[in-house]
Amino acid sequence: MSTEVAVEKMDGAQAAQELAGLADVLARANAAYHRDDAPEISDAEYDRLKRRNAAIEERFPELKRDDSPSDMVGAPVSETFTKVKHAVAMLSLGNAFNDEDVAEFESRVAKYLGIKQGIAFTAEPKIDGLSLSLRYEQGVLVQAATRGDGETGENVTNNARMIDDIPQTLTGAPDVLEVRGEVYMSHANLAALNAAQLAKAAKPFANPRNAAAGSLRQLDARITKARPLHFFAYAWGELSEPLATTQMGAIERLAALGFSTNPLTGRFQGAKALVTHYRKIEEQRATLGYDIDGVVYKVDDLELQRRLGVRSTTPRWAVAHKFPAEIAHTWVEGIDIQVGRTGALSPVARLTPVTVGGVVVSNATLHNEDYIQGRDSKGGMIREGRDIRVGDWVEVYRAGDVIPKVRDVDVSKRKADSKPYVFPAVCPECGSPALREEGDSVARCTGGLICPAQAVEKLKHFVGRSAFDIDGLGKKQIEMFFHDKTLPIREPADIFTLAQRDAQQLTKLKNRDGWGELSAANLFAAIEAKRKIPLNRLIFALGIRHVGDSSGALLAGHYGSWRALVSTLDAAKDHAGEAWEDLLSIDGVGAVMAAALVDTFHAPDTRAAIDRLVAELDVQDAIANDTSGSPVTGKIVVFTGTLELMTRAEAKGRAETLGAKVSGSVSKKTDIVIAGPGAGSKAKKAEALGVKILTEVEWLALIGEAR
DNA sequence: GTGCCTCGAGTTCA
DNA sequence: CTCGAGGCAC
Repeated sequence: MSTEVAVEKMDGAQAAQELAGLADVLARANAAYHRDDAPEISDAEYDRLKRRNAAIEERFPELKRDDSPSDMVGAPVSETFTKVKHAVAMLSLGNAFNDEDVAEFESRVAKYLGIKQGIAFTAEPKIDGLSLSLRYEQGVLVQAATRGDGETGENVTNNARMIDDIPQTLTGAPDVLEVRGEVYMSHANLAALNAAQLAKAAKPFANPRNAAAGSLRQLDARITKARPLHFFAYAWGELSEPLATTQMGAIERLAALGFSTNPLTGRFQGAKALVTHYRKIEEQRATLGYDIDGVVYKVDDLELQRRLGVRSTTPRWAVAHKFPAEIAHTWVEGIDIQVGRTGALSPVARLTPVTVGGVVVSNATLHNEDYIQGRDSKGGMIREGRDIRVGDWVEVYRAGDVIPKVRDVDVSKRKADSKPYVFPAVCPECGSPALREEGDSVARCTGGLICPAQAVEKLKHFVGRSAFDIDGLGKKQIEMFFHDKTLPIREPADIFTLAQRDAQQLTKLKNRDGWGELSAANLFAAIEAKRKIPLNRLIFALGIRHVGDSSGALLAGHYGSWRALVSTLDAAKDHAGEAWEDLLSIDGVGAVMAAALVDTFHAPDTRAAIDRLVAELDVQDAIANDTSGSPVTGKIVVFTGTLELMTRAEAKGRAETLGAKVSGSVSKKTDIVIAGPGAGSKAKKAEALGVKILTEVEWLALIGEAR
């Protein structure tokens, strides 16, 4: 952010100069946004610059340029897409990489359901595009949303209306119908689009998926219209009535309603038949005319799908059998060591840039010492027994088509004087010894906060999105302030004394290069706004090993206040006693996490830094759930057998929010046992002890969730 | 003791 | 996204 002169105080020369600069910046940002689908600046910044441009033009109308950003067509108009929360989450799929994984998938399903082999599955090509959820109410398309993170996506309704394959109205559809599928661009259409791009001297799209994503996420729907996109329907979200009783039946119903469905979708018995179909699709891959990256298998019977249920992000009843990843070959130019927040030393290969699957890759993680030496604990996707050296010619691929990895080394191209890479015994950043503990897969710097790399990474974590999330204080600024001589941020507490310290300086932040009155004031205000911090965020922000986002929430929920948490950790000093047991009693907290917490609070330097920080803050207690009205408050309940209407995690979560304590074993303290089919010894024991036993349905009725 | 499942930590590129 | 590993159910 440059030092900005208030518009009212500008002279003509300044105005003309700034207008030129703005025209340039905004034009480039616009091009990046539209052509590459890769914004260079944030939308907020874009809007701000555009408003400033307009303000200057208003005061100096005669200076308005011919290429004024105000007149740009198709510029992202204020705001981005609105967010849409999916009524039913859009899940991702588990992966299978070989025939064996597919066989395992089948036996997992069979075992879970308690039935023999011979389950029917559907198989269909996995289109390489982007997922879209279309909501129809009374047969009318009312909303289209991208997948986003699965929970919340972006509203792209206007753009989706431009796609011919997507019907605007349906006849004979359920009142509420969410159709899910994939938007993609055919090879032919991509070629035509790229020819047009080149004619305009614009950058061509690297692959159909980028082109489809870029075309759909246009704020100007007219651009989407000009880009020929297609849509295959293959799934659904919220429904007011079932589409069919089988996956295949549902697909046929969607086709009957007017959606395109993939012609290579079929129904098969057992893993062997699935793999045969996979090979058939693989043979046709090059001639399909659109990109696919595998084949998706789904349990055909929808009743079985429901029984199998979902894990946190993937269903148990489906899997994606991926085609082998695209590979490329390149040189290892060097191996660098990065030091993470927990002190972990991770080696990174610096590669001669090479294109893998449409993306230029120049770095690849090497994980740890074992990986470099050709020892991989799991085997899996890695060559055996071949070490990686600087100067080696290697095979790289992108795991999950995203993360670059080194898979193999061509030893024959190795020079005679090549030497094995020696993993450092000391931290390259601070010189402290690097130790690898028994059973740990990585070596860690022992320098703690003495190590500048660890200190700065911890600070970056502290201001991260799930932690303090301070506007205008990101990784770059942290890096800058960490090394700053006059106004340093060396530990979290320093952030909250920044404004005060700045006021005492002769050269204030606002007078520095790259800063202005406004930007400095904004930063201080953003920091001030986060003094008030929810307990769970504070716990997470401390960056204690093994304590992440969800554990932070867990601890906050259990202890309620900072004071209660600290007194427990203080009392649990010896890893024993009542306080220690209390920590372990929390579901999800084990000895490892408890020890990490207690030890962090008893390390004198760390504790002092934490106390300095908390003295600056206004910590918000966790809001305890009001469970007084719940019929099961304080009751100890046990779930046993197969739950058919909800997952175990869901059942547990619901019970806990209603104030019940979920236990794993039945004792005379148990109040209720909820027994599903297949319940064995626990139900018997409950009976013997005279504990109340409910079916799943009765339980749901009790907590007022009858379905 | 084994086998899920979830979480934490580290990672790339646009 | 992937891996390892902690935590828990069986």
